[in-house]
Amino acid sequence: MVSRVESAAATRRALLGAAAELLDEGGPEAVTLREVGARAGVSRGAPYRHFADKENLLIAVGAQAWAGLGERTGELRTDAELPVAAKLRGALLALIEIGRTQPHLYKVMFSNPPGDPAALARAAQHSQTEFLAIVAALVGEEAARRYGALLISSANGIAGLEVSGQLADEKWGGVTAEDLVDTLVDMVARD
Amino acid sequence: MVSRVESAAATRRALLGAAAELLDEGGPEAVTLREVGARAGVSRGAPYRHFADKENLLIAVGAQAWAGLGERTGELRTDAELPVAAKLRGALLALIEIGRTQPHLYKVMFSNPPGDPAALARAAQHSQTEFLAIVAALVGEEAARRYGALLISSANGIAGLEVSGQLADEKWGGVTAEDLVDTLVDMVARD
DNA sequence: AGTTTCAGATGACGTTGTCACCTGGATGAT
DNA sequence: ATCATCCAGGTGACAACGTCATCTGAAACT
Repeated sequence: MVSRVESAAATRRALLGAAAELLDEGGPEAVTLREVGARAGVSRGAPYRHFADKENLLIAVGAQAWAGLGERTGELRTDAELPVAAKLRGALLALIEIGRTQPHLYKVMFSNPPGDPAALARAAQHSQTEFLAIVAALVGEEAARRYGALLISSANGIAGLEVSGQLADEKWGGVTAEDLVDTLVDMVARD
Repeated sequence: MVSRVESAAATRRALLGAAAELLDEGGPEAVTLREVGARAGVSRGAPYRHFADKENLLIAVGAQAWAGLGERTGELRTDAELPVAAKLRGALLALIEIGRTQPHLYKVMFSNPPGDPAALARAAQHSQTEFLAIVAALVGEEAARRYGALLISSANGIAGLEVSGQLADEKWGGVTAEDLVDTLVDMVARD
């Protein structure tokens, strides 16, 4: 019934889930391999059968999040009912939503771990390609090449400011992340 | 010759410098209180006379960086020789430059430590007020309120993408941080 | 001169990441 | 069916780390 590879894969999933949970609750510091093992119902050394070390475990969590975001962005792109500008808005807000609801996960997604600095950039590949396709559908291939990086950067920055709580400052006059995204979409769509 | 408060202040500076150095070399993980003490010529427990814990030591390093950036931004703002658009460009690039040359420090500047999540937002206050003044000089008070947060966010995002090495991807067509800043300044100045 | 204050040193403790080694059951070959 | 192999998992151990309690000595104050 439960072959060896199946149970191993299940453990791996449980470890990933436990790590994601702990990351959410208390940040990377709270992700101890002992507690990850405990929550997955295995011992403290077991994670090493599935991940090289703690760093790679967190990378896997981040990669999983990027995969999910890529899927969501792809759904937006292929949604026939949605105006293109709304797709762009939705894609930007999807990223920001992660920053808002899961700040620790968000930071992991944009971290560059010492052992493999480009690991998460690779995991982000698919998601960002989908995003670029949406931008291209709105402003054309040419302009997309100019604005794509800027849009991703800006969305990243908006989320980053919100994650670090700096958007709430009255200095900005009570502006919300949604406002900034709308301004951004307008600026680009106007071209 | 050396009063007690003087030598204490000197030790504090030495600790801060050592911490900044270690942060630069190997990220927050590499900043061990033992090594900080050693490089400052004191023992492993001495830092606790000047900082409540490791978290507060890193906060102090980040706050110092924000203060430096605030000073640079203020110099730009009051430079009579410089066109306003160039001031804005310079201010944005100053932030990005930190991300490029000192990625670990950059991340600390935008982190929100569990113990005092708003600590670095407070430290950023002065720098961002100076920045906002430059934006206001370019597009007026009214528009500055609309674009200020967006510009900071975007600069932050550009730096963030570069820090995580994601800007180098050929997907973006070899765009540089400077290109993105120029596009941004043009978009805003056009209004 | 005596008292207080405080930077710094040191010993100790619990926690953590990690490794070496061991175990037992599933898998595959004969 | 028997046996050797593989490998997920468990356990003991170790070094490094953050942190605290305690001690020391010299400067500062009365």
